[in-house]
This record gives sequence, structure tokens and C-alpha cells, in this order.
Amino acid sequence: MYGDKVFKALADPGRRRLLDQLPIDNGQTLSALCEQMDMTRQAVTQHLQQLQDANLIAVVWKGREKLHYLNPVPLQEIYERWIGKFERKRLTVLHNLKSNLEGNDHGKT
Amino acid sequence: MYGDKVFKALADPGRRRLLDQLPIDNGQTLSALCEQMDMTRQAVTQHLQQLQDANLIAVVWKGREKLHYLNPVPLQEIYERWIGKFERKRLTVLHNLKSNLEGNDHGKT
DNA sequence: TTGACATGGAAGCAAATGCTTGCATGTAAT
DNA sequence: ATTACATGCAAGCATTTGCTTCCATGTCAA
Repeated sequence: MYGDKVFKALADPGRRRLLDQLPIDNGQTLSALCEQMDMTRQAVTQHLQQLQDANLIAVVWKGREKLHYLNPVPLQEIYERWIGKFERKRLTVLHNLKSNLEGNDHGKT
Repeated sequence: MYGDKVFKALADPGRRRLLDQLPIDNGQTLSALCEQMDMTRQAVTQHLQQLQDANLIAVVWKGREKLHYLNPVPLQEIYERWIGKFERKRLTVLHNLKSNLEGNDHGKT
């Protein structure tokens, strides 16, 4: 659903930093987030828009202020679809890989 | 350590597809991977190089063939550093929300 | 040893990305 | 009403990215 957008959103250090600084249960305004971001307000706005498109944050307007809330659901989905999947295989793999390296003639000289 | 490279590596659908198709315990050659990728061999090579830079795959040479193995460790690190973190908060949030609904007053609004 | 196979290296290019600057709009405070 | 504040919209620009094409190198097989 949001898969590709989530990965692309997470690919940028600035956006990851924004996620780090977002309290989950207490929205921060755009201006507050800008103060910690060493770039213009517009740049931050664009990053936040991408996070919103990826469903990683939710936005609530309060008067002239825009409050931002973290939504951890897509991260959980990544875990289930990607990381959990690989983790399940991991133990098997490490075991088999070890067997391979012990018996065959691998390795570039 | 590899954090930023891992996220950037995961940001591309083609690279995620490559990871999907990599058997963990049995290396595939470059040519084999190319057959399923609808782009030139060189493009695939470049994607694989990025995955390798991110420590997501390991490469073993066998004669003139290059075998690729999936390395799930960085994915596990992402889980621990990012997703686990947010998940931990999420449960707290949901707990607080529940408390709110039950009559306590520690949340927002 | 010759030819086919598996791969690497690097230049070039179109598209996407991250950021800025300038201007516009709505909301709050005096 | 006027002024300051919080934000949006959009054009422009430099850099990065994804991919291709052309050429080079090393390995196997007859």
C-alpha cells in the first residue's frame, strides 16, 4: 500500500531526524520542528509532506498552527513484511552458510 | 554504522526485488539475478554494489562467477534502532490512551 | 590456443531529489 | 483595523540517482 513511499521517506537523514524528534502523543508545530533542523521552513515542510504521504505522520490543524503526530503503523508493517521475513530465515542461513564455507573452496584470492 | 546506506539501499524497488529473490543459503550468480530484472546487467551490478556497500549482501567469487548471499544483520539492526523503538513507544501510547478513556488525565487534550 | 562466457570500468544522460527564494493566505494579538 | 505570526504554493537550481552504451579483463571449454 504505502510500501514504496515509506522506504523512500526513511531514506533521508533529515526525515529520520524529524521522526526521531516527533513525540507520539503530543503534536509539535511546524515552527518547533524547524528550530532543530538547520534548513528553511519550506524544506522542512516538504520533508513533512513526504512523511505524511507515507502515512508516517498525521497532521492536525489547530488555529493557525499545524500539529504533527507520529504514526508507527507503517514501521510495524515494514517489520512484518521485510525484517521478520528475513529474520525467520536468518538462523537457517547462517547455519547453511557456515557448512558451505567449511566444505567448499570459496573465496577470492 | 551502515545506517544511512541501508535505508538508501532499501529505498529502491529494484533493490528490494533483488533482496526478495536472493536465496539466503545458496548464492545466485549475477547472470541469474539479471534474468529476472528487466534492465541491463550493468544496472543490476550497480544495484548489487549498493546492497553490498550497505552490508545487506555478501559476495563470494567462484571461478568466473560471482555468487550473492543475503545478510540479514543490518535489517535486524534497523529493527532494533528504529522500529523497536517506535513500537515500544506505541504500546505506551496505546496504554495511555486507554487510561485516558478510562478516566485518567495524562494525555493530550 | 582459440572462442565463448561471466564479469568489471567508466562516461554520458534524463529524471528525480533536496533545497532555496519570493510571494500569497489565513489567523491571532494589540 | 493594523500588524505580526504561522503557514502554503510554486518556480528555479545544483546535485544525486538510475540506467544505458561501449570497451576491457579474466576464466572456462573444445
